[in-house]
Amino acid sequence: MATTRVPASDVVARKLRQMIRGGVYEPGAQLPTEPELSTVLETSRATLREALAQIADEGLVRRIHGVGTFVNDRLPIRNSLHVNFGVSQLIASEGMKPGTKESRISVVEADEIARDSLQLIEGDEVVRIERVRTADGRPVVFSIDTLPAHLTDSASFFIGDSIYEFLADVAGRPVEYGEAKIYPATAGDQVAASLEVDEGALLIVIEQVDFDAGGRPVLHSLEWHLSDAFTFGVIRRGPATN
Amino acid sequence: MATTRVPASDVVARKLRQMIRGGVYEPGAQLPTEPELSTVLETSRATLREALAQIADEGLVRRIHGVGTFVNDRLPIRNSLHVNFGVSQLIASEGMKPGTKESRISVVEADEIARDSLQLIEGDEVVRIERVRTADGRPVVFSIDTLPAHLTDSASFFIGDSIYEFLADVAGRPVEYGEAKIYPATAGDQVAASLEVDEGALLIVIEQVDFDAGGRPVLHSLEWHLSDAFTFGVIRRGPATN
DNA sequence: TCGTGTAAGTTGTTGGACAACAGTCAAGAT
DNA sequence: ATCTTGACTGTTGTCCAACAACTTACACGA
Repeated sequence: MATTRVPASDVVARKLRQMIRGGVYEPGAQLPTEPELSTVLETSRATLREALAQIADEGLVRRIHGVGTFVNDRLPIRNSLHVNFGVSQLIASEGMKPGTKESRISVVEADEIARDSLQLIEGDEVVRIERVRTADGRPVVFSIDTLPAHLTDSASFFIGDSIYEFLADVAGRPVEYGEAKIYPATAGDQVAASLEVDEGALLIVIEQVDFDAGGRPVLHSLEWHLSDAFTFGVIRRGPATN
Repeated sequence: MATTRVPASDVVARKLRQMIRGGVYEPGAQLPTEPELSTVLETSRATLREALAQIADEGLVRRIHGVGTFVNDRLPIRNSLHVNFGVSQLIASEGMKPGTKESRISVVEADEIARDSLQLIEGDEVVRIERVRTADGRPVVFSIDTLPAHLTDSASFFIGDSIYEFLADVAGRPVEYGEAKIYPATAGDQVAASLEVDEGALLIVIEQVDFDAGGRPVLHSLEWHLSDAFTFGVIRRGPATN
């Protein structure tokens, strides 16, 4: 049942990312021509072009009409916000060991924020997960994840390390994309205590709603990140001159 | 000379954005089929598909294999970071009137940060522009823009309201994309004075390097935003399960 | 020496065809 | 009566082949 259908263009894009990140094509080098690449990757030129459009959008390569496709000299930062990674992945990408220090799961009635972002009505219940995430043992992120209770079989609403994996494998509602808001904050008493920092410490907050393939919201997340733990970046296209 | 070549797929994507934002297709509605749309927009199906991929990436529409393409119920936030807008555009998009309060232009020797991000060598000069941007008269952003002096004809290094326009029209090096880092901060004495807030006020900092079509850096920007002035968001694709 | 046209190589665009997929509905089996 | 199965329809995904637009390099001629 879990026939994870994957578009061919995504598969090709992934191959290309691996090849470039892996150094098969050095920064600044020119990629083979599209007809060549399509035969090498065993796909059609149209599909290859979709994949190239993807990784060009991510800033990995640069395409010049009539000239060729080139690997960018400066490969884009890794923690680019337009990729929807979880906290564990984020920590691991920095070469540190992710862990969870405190973890509290409760089933409560949805408050207004949850109802609004998850499209629930008054009285609906949600599963609420509060966690302190650590990197090499040091607390770096305090997070509150909220998901509709009806997604979790009441018998097994235990959720492993990754909520994304839970949604995909158990709930059958894999996350397709997320919409995030980013703003600064200072640590209040509760967050300060959880992260073992002074009150007033600088934080960056990511508030995010994740949607499934049907465009229905399945997860609301609030993450307080220690400002000195990670740097977030993003590739910005344009400027759009319209 | 200024033959701004624009890929057909971008033109089509712009048309589609306007139609959707303009309400031609309501949220949740199904778009016409790709063959139909391609005839309506007077383009090929392949080009249309590239445009659809773009606006699907931006979260405007959702495509389902074998079913159709639908306008998302909740149109994405406007100030999405993956679009490279300037401060003026940002303020205007919030329905406020952008202005500039202080403006200091100087030509100085590039410091280490500028040399590093703009790929200059010791002794190279840069044009440095410090500005306080206002929204309806209220100071909201303090910015420092740095660009290589050799881009500006020494005679006319005056720069109008928009550095992006200057780079495109005068310098002939239009910005193609930018790479931004985002982090929180509190106002030091200088920034606090410029923005007319208390020291220690919460700010969000966007540090960005813009590149031209050749992948060469042309502009380094540091922007201190009052945290309560704007909200930044971004569409996040995935999760990438690789 | 300088400009100009020509050729080669590459990405962008087009048209047509078929494959894969989701939903609907009727026919058949239980 | 209910459920399963299969065919059918409409849509997006993939493929193929060809031509157009663009950039660069180079030979040619003034």
